[in-house]
Amino acid sequence: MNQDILLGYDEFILKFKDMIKSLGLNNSVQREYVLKILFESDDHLNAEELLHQVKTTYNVNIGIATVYRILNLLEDLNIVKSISISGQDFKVYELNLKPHHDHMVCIKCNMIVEFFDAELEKIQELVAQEKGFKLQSHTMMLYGICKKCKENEATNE
Amino acid sequence: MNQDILLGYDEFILKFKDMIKSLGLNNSVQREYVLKILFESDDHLNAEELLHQVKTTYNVNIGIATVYRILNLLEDLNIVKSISISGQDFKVYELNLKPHHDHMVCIKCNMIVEFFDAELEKIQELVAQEKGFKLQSHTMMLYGICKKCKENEATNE
DNA sequence: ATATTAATGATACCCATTATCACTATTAAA
DNA sequence: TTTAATAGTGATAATGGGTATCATTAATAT
Repeated sequence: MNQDILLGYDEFILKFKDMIKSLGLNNSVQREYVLKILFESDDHLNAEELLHQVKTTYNVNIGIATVYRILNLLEDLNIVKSISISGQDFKVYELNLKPHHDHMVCIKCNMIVEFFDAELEKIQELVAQEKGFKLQSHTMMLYGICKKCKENEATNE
Repeated sequence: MNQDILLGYDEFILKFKDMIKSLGLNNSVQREYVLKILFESDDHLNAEELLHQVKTTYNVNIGIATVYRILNLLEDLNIVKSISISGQDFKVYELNLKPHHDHMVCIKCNMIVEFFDAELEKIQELVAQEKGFKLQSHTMMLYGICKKCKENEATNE
């Protein structure tokens, strides 16, 4: 369960329905359950994992094309963020509810850790200014070996 | 032409041939000309562009599979770096001769600017330590609008 | 020169994602 | 509530960057 989020799922989905309606779109059970899985998961899930979880957890009929359609819609609406991990040829997704953060990935076990550093953000802005750019976004991924995998390496030698 | 590089192409290719030989591999004209295009270009090229340039500039017979094979080999040997740009589903490549740097991309014209900031690197190391990671690499991409595109935007309104 | 084997070109294949299209579900209005 | 309009879906074909395969060619050591 997602502890960092103050909003409950019910409020969250009501807000989503309002937004959908105000855009002149229709809601659907598929959209609702994709959001529910994302809301209740702490992991970063890819499209196939989402498909599987919606099917098995909520017994909803859904196809992979719909999952991608929903994820693209949610990303356009700024409700979801996608993350590309070097060496993996698929994206993973997370709800865009938490404050901005970047990601660090263990190259052994693929565990993802989120982090934020204000100084880092400030410097990015300065670098952009220096080069005459109006900064709009960034992707920052740190790759390394996590504590657990370091320990495993040590004991296996 | 690549002004930042002290090494001339001839010395560079000799070093490459030595390395190839010491690994028990054979050299080939295809490898030599892929390297030559990369060496003489300031741009970040993708596989198709490299294929095209080798064919037209040096009249060398070469297939796309070979370009990918060569790029993967060069990346394994740390001679080439690949860069993934958000929203583009192909990689671009650059020779790994210059000191480490990151990339800023204009979301209008796709121009790539290289930058380096020592503070940024230091903070990454600190963040990794803090989370118990042994940092191994990172990707950092800044996205924004470059000076020229900002000006064009202004005049078109 | 020649044997060995690395490298290549053509192309089939892979796989994540997108496009298509007939069908279903949702909404607003009658 | 029906019904009309159309948004959304599921199945699946298509797309496209990149990889695997395999017969052929080229590079090296002897």
